[in-house]
Amino acid sequence: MASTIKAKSATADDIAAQLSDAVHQHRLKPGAKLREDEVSEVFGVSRTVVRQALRAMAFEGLLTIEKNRGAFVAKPTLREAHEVFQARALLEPSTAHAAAERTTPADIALLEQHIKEEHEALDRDQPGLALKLSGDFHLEIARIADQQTIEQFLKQLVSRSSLVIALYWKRRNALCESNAHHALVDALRNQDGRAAEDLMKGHLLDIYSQLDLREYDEGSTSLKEALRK
Amino acid sequence: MASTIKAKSATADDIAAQLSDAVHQHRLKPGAKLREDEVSEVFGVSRTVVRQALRAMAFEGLLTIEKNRGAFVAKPTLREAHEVFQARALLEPSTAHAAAERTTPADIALLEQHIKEEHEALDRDQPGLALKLSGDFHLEIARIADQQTIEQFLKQLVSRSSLVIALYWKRRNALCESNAHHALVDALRNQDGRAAEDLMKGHLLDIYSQLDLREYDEGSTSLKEALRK
DNA sequence: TAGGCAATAATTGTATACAATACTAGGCGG
DNA sequence: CCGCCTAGTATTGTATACAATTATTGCCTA
Repeated sequence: MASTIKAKSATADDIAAQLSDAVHQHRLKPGAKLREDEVSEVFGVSRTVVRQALRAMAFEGLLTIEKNRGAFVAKPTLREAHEVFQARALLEPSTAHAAAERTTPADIALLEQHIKEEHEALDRDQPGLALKLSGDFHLEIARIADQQTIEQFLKQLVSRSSLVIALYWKRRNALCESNAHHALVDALRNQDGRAAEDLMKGHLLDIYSQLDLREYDEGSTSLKEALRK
Repeated sequence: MASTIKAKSATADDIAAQLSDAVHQHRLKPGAKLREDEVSEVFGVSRTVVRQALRAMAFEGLLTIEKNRGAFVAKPTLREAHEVFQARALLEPSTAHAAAERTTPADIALLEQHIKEEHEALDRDQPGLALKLSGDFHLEIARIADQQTIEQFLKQLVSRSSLVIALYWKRRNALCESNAHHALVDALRNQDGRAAEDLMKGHLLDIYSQLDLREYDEGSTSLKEALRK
């Protein structure tokens, strides 16, 4: 985890993964432009590969590509924000239910490790990292449920949620959701599908209810700076 | 609708749309290879643009791209087949419910036109076209519900459903679902959300229950032939 | 004859060169 | 002083050339 940039020939997936991480952790903020030249220089590959990565990210909703203008970190509208959480509300509760019925002790250990890292990130004053880990927690549940298709959709939704939070979160500092995650792990450990489903529903409503109309304060972000983990 | 191929400079989206159509209508069958050279020749553009189109389709699950080997029409496993319909079961009923509460007379007219065209396609012995129209019907309901995010997911799921049907459908000829679509339109016309939700649930279960384990009979498909509408 | 190896052909992956478009700055006229 | 137009610059879009990989064919040997 030392160097962000691989010595030679990063693949399109690598680039997309690292850029996605930067977006998830809010090192690249909504509206930030990603110039192909700049990215290709940073990763030491040609624009051809960079364009593949950028298009893949655009497909996931992380970027918006405007013809002849370039790729920008997406700025979900308020409408999209609502839609994202409505979709999550449809998918995640029943997925949590299914997960509860398949959870193994190894899964529990993994989830608890996840929560622990999340807390450590908060303690170290890395809210971006904590947010990313929080999102991964939700993906992990889909993985436990053994639903690859839904997990794939959820990956997109969690990504967009990160953008939504960057734009519309009321209180920047307080991530009061760790308790919800703990409770979920308990339900999974007890293989209590009904409880997991309800907890997830409530958890999503919690987050959703904390969204706000406040307008985003534009600020330029340096790409190289953002990639410097 | 005369010529499939635009005279000059088809865009990547055009190519993806036409190829997707061919897949939806089973003119390109699961497993068929799409060589970049061939596609670029057919559409009169360079491989650069073709690759964009192919990658976009791969992202939707219509194609599988194997490194250094090429792009093939996807062959969903039985597991994926189940997952696709499980995901649809989560998304579509509540979407139909929402749609019922927003349906306008214009929407009803559009849906009825849709069903009519589907019947005509069947009468003209174009089951592929009928299947595509049937899929579009479901997407139209998501559009009426005014849920763009879910509509986007559903687009992928309907696409994959087409592949699943190509591989795992029990009886090739019988598309006995037109009644279900009629009933859905009735529920929408009456703005009866509950009925629409239940009908959609039953409709999806109907389709799902007709899936089969039968293995697919490999057959080569000419690209140029398939694109000849 | 069957199996494996080698050379060749075919195809995809990547980089680069060029074209088209959008942005920026400076000058000109009002 | 402001606005518009124009020329130049910067950036993205597309095509092409080359490299790397895979598939195929024919030959040789057991």
